Amino acid sequence: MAVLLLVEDDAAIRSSLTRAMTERGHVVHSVGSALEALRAAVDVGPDVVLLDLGLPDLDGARIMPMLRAVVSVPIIITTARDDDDEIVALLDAGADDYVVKPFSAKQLDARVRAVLRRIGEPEADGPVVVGGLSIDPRTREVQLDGQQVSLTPKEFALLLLLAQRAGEVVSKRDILAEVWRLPQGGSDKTVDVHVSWLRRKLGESADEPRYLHSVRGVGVRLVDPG
Amino acid sequence: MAVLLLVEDDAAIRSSLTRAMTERGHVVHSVGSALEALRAAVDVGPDVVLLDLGLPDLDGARIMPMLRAVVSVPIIITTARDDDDEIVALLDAGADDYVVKPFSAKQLDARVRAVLRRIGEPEADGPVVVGGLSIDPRTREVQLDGQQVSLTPKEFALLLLLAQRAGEVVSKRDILAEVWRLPQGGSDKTVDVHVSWLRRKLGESADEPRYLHSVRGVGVRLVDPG
DNA sequence: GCGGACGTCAAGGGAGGGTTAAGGCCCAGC
DNA sequence: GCTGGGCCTTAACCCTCCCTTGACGTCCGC
Repeated sequence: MAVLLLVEDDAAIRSSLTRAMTERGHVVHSVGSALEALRAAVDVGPDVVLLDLGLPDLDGARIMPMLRAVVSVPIIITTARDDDDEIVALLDAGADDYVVKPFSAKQLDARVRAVLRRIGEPEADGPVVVGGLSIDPRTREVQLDGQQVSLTPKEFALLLLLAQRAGEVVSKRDILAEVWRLPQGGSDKTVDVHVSWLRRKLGESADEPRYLHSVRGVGVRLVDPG
Repeated sequence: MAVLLLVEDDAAIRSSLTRAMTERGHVVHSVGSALEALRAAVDVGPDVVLLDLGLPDLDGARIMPMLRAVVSVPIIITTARDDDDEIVALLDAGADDYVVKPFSAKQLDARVRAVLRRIGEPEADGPVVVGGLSIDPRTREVQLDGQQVSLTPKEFALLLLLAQRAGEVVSKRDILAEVWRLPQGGSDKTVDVHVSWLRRKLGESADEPRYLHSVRGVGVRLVDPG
């Protein structure tokens, strides 16, 4: 399904992950050091890099920007430390996702697919338009029927996510994963509240929604009313 | 005169070149391997890289594109082989110049200065105009409604970056990467302070910005008020 | 009717931005 | 070599805004 570059110094983990991912249909190139990783990234041109943080020759946090610079490729961090601050810092520094060891092959595979899906999508940075709603990630402007709407960061991220998947029901689990992105995440309640605020700012009510339709037991769906 | 990164595995050559170049007014960082070179390129931010082709851990030809990708910096190849084809290939691959060993410090210095002079010039870009704001990279002059505004180097670089991406939200991360060029250094706070100073010099306030709009949680946006 | 899910409100705590000032570095001028 | 000024960074403070959480009401489905 995809070409993975696995960077992991522990040979046992490396081989078991290689096998597991291969079984799941990926092509896996595995290396054990940062230097090899850089070389392989250029030579192999992987679709995703799975990067272990505890490398012998160079700290993972250090190598990430280099990797990022050498090839434009999504990076999934694999780490043994479940340290919130560190993870947030890495995501800020440009990591696309992370998994905390020990993790299952299934989970890792899910992350890989999620990342691939995310970058496979338009991502053209152009404004997303749904009905009378226009959301521009570059300028961070939102317009409703030509009228400027001012949103908070979370509201904006939420609306953008829903708009990118317009017509589709997005589960609260997905929403929390994409918008909140924190290890323990928020609760469903938080999502509800933000949806409520969005509705107010979009001039609609939960009873008579124009764009934001709740789907009981599942999640939220942004609908083109036209 | 310039910050040089010397990549050379032979310790004797390394120390003699370091001394010679230092005497000629350069600041020299020297390393003996490709991996160190990548790290130092990011950390030090040299003006020129002097790259030996015969490195122990990674072929010089291999490391060049990586180096190129990590930092935008001219590279001068130093090689013992006087092989035309190889040299042509390297120049094609993006090397800026080369010297064949044995060479004199004087000769190397001349190459360094030539490369610096060459890349120091290009800034052929015309002024960037946004509303009543005009920023000229060539003359480093900034005018606001016809009035000259005097900026410090960082202020100028920041304003230019924002103007080049006028209308677009530029993240603090991007700003630090573009203006500060120090992958690990520099905090968001520093950006805030410079924005504050820019606002003052542009005669606007954070509450009622005319050009410089902060976007909470993301970064800054330079807007054409017209 | 009951439990669970959703909607809304309000409170509080926290994070981020604005601003000022202090300290360090570098260079120019003496 | 010394000194002064310009510039940048960082710390500290304040303030605003935003997010979270708990409470409570409502509606749906069983």
